[in-house]
Amino acid sequence: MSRSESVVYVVEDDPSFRKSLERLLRASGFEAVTFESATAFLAQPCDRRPACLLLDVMLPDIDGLNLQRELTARGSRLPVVFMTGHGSIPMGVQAMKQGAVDFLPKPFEAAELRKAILSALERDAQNRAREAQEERVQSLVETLTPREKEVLRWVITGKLNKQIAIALGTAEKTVKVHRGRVMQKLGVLSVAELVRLAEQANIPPAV
Amino acid sequence: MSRSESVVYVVEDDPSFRKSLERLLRASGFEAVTFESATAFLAQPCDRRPACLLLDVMLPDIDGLNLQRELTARGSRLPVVFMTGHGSIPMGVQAMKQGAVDFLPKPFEAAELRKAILSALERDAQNRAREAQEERVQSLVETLTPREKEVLRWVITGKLNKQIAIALGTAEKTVKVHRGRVMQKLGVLSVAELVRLAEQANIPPAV
DNA sequence: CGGCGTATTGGACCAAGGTCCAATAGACGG
DNA sequence: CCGTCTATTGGACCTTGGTCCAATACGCCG
Repeated sequence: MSRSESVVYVVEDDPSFRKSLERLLRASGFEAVTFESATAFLAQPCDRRPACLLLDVMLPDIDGLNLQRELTARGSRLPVVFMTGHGSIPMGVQAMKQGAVDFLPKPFEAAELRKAILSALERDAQNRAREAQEERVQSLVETLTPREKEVLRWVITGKLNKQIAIALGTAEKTVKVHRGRVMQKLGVLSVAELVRLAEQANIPPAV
Repeated sequence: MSRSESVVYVVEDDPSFRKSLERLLRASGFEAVTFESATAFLAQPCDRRPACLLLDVMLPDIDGLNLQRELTARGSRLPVVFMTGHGSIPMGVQAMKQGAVDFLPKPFEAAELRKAILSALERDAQNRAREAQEERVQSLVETLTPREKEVLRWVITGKLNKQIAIALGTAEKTVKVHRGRVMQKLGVLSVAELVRLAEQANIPPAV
């Protein structure tokens, strides 16, 4: 669906195969950006468009599976489709265990590749939607003062203002004010909404 | 950890290999129950002990991958470890896509098998823990009358009693009573807890 | 030093949540 | 037809939640 705005990063050391991949992808309507090595790809600043990674397992510098691990370690959720000329079953299985979208032994059909890429882009779109929502909430929460965040955590735990006041060593009155400000800043009208919102931002309940 | 109470179901048509698997598993401390065909396994009533399935891909009646799909379709979450003598990369990848824990080409090391089985049992334990919790909550919710469930859905949506009363075409007073009974029956003291509980039972917010 | 933001609290006051006691009405099984 | 369960409501009453106006105290920045 979002083919027109999506990028497919390709990391493949064989120049001729890389070229043909690029042609194939473009013919399928994808935008392709190619790299000849893992380090070249890693040097690339990650942009914010929907994307996925088409990755050769056998690379001159870093092994494809290790590159995937490295990306994961760096916090990237970029979906990966592997290709390989000399793969094995354990290698494919390992790739899938690490979260790959697909693992294609060469040679593969253009249709297979297209399907895998679409699936990867679809996964990326979902990841991005989820992360965008998380960040929206996170940035809202960041507008809270430390004290307000503290009150928030107790409120979503289900404590009464009175109990929160005791826990914070302050007056119930004060808690009410903070609580009111939290609701206002986060734009919710009920504790129920507050709880859902907090869950999206991974805010744990207090004690 | 729970080796002593766990069962490993084995579906393998080759009698000699089945025997040796059985010996190997028992030697590793697992309880093994073997079957020579997929249908034989499916005829087996599923019991409630922690378990996993060690499955040969090539079977006389039903293909291993299809058996896995069949199990999924039946709502079973039994983790599967595949074995195969004549597998391919796409086959292994497909198995993993379907949720297999591992996919072992024969011959494999005893240690590999043990690792895969442990991992599968671990996954099963987590599944069971989650499902048990879900069922606990579900059975609690089932003690609610239809009207009370309705009120519950509105409450976890964050509506005021007044609004709920209008939505249900009844008096605010009535809503209060139902709401109180819901809290009491579900054993929670706050709306926040109620929201969390409802989420565990997959109760969607109203409208 | 003089604002500015944060945390804190008081008083008044209203709205919403929650409980106890009591009672009516319809449905359903025995 | 009776008893039980469910849904419904009234009234009285208390607790919580939430807001408005106002005020104090502390630390930081220019």
